[in-house]
This record gives sequence, structure tokens and C-alpha cells, in this order.
Amino acid sequence: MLTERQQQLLEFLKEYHTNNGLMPSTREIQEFFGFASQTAAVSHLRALEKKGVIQKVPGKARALVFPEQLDREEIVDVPIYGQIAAGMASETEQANEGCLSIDIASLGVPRSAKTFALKVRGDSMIDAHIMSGDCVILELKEPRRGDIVAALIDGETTLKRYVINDGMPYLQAENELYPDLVPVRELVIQGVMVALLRRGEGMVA
Amino acid sequence: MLTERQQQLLEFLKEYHTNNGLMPSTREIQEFFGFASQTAAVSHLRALEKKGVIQKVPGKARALVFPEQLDREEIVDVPIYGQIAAGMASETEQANEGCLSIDIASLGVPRSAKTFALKVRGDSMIDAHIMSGDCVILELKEPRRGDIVAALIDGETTLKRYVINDGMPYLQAENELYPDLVPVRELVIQGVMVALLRRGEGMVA
DNA sequence: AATTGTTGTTGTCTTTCAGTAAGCATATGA
DNA sequence: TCATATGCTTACTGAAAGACAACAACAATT
Repeated sequence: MLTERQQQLLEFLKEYHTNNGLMPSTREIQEFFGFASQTAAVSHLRALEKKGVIQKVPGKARALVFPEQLDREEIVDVPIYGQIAAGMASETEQANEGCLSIDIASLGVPRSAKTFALKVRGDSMIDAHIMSGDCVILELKEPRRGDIVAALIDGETTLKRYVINDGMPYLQAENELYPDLVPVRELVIQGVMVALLRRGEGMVA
Repeated sequence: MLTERQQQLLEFLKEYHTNNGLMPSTREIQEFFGFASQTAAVSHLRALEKKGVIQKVPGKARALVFPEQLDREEIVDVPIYGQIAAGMASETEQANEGCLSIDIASLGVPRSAKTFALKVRGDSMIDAHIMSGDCVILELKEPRRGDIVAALIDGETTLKRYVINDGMPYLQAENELYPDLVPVRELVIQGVMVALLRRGEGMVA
């Protein structure tokens, strides 16, 4: 569908955009390709627009848009704070181990929600089909009974199901081999699980 | 950290950007807020830059960038074609039921990979901890033994584990209640599972 | 009391930048 | 063969847009 040259141009646009966060002007395109005229760049852009891979907003500077980008939902950056059941004693200690960028609609959380992610270690939630190595996405909010939560219980953080019995909240593992955790002193809920991402080639059991 | 007014300005920038795919000019900001001068907009932008929430590229038009956006990995749009084990007889029939935008690094697939997603229905893969309602992300590539694949077997599409025994490939469910599927006529692999996304409030067992 | 930050105003100046007109050579398909 | 798409060139225009100077009122610190 696209010619060789048009492909090169599109490539340049994408690269420029990811590097600089904005689109090149026609003169910058001209310079990059070594054109003697900016009109060459303009006509190429026109061709790309006719083929639907870009959209132009007439009269405005650097006003090129990739159509996919427009009907995309808003992307949020979910920071990965670390592994669960390992450290993270204080809430401010944000051992940011990377980020997870995903559109907000896929998570099913409101735009205002504060979210973060933790990597699961261990198999205490295996009966809820949460595997070791999975990445759980949590929202900072009040837990309801039955929610899966990351909680700081007596100094250690774990992922468990939040249960209330006789007005007494405690944590329940989803694995017969693990006991219930009844808080001795404190029970601080750090987040409520809203989504889960399993990734990589490690899909082999 | 930000003042009321600066918050409003940032809000406007984000909204304008998601709506139009590009940044407003200082004069557009001026007009939106009803300033009598564009310098007001400029000085606000300067303040936002000093506080680190935006970056400006001097001399260029509409050259405002959100810093997070810059160190973000490239976002790919994974189309959701439909439910597994339901329809999707032909490969071209793309009942696009929405999209999943996620940064490519989180998926662990090469940039060139062709990916798509399917919503799982049924519990035949429950022992691999894939639940009904989960969204599996698949890549178009050759399966290796042990991979979880979406396959068209004798006219129907299912998600199963790809096994080879005595040089004979067949499909295996991860649930004792389901039998192995040995292809009678044909076995077309539609994609190899590379990631899984479980979302929504339905985290309650 | 002096300084700095916020939120503005009236101006002017200059560069960036998109857009157009007119032309030319080579392909590709009808 | 005639039309149409591609891939360029030179030359010009005018609007879009950033940048700066100078000033002013008001808060919050130092």
C-alpha cells in the first residue's frame, strides 16, 4: 500500500515523535531527507494523509496525528513498586522497578484512581489463579469484603483475600496449605487488586 | 505544589492534547482562559516548566511535552477480536470488540510482532490458571511444544496447550474434565499466548 | 523592609511554518 | 496513448506562533 519512500517518511515521523514527543515540521523533514525543497515533504505528507496513515490539522504548526493515537483511551503509567511479601515496609519507599503503561479503560478504574503494581512471589493465592511472577495492579481505596488486597499485617506485606467475620477483618490465603492471618496489632490495607497482568514466555507450566 | 491556576492550565493542556493529539499554542491558551495577553500564558508555562510537569523545546511551535510521555516505551494497540471458542471461523473476520493499549515492553514481544487478543470463555485451561473472562494476548508465530495456543481444530477455535507426541501435534486442555483434542483433518494455529490480562472488579471468586 | 513568586497587563519584533503556484521526469495502469 | 500517481525542483506569501521588554498589583517568605 505504501511505497518505499512513504514508508521511510512514516518511519521518520514515528521515530521523531517518540524521541521528541512532537511532530517534525515540513522543513525538518526536508532537511532530514536532504530535499532541496520543503514542498517535497509537503507532498509526501499529503500522500500519507490520503492513504489514511496520518491526519493533518490545517493551518496549525506540527499538526500531524496518527489516527490510532486519537481514538486511544488515556494511557496511565502504573509504577511497579516491588515484589510482594518482600520489603516495602514503608509506603514512601518506592523502589520503582519500572513502569507499566496501559490504557485506563482496560483496567476498569476511574481516571482519578491512584494505582500501583506489585510483582507476586509465592503461591499463596494459587487457588484464586494468581501465580508467582504475575503482576497485580492495585488501587488505593477502601476494601470490601471478598476483595483481594495487598496488606501490611504485623510488619509484612502480603497479597491475600480480605474477609470479615463477626466484624473482625482478617486475611485469608487462597491455598489450603496456608493459614488465615489474623492481625495481632495492625492491619493496614495498601491497595485493592483491580487487575492482573501475566507476561513473558513463561507460560509453560 | 502546583497552584490552583497552574493546575487548571495543566488540565487544559492534557485535555487539549488527548482531544487533538497536539499541544495548544500560547495564543490558544490565552483565548481559552480569556487572557488579554498571550504573555500570561507564556509565564504560566514557564512556571509549569520550572516545576517540572512540562518541558518546552525553545524555538519550536507547540513544543510542549509531558516528561512521563518521553521515557515511556512505545505503546501498541492490541485489537480484541472476540471470544475464544466462539466464532472466529475465518481469519479475516475481525469482529473488533475494542482495543487494548499497552506498552510493548510489558508484553515482552518484539516490536515487529503481530499481536491480537481474545477473551477466554470456559474453564478448560483452569489448571494453567487461566480463568473465564481473562483476556489472552497472542502473537502470530510458530508454536513450540508446551506453548499455550489459540488453534482452529476441525472448524472450531479453542485455547489449549500445544503438545507433540511421536511427531504428532495435538491439543491438551489444562483441566482433567476435558479430553485431549487430536485433529481429525486440520490443525491451524492462530496465535501463541504471550500475555494475559485479567481486569475489572470481578476479582471475587 | 526587601525579595521572590503569582497572576496579570500593553506593546512590538522576528522567526517558524504551512500553503500555493508552476514546472519536470519517471513510472503505472486503463 | 492518455491519464494518473510518484517524486522531486525553484520561488513566493502570509499567517501562526514564540520571544522579549516594561510595568503593576498582591501574596508569601526571609
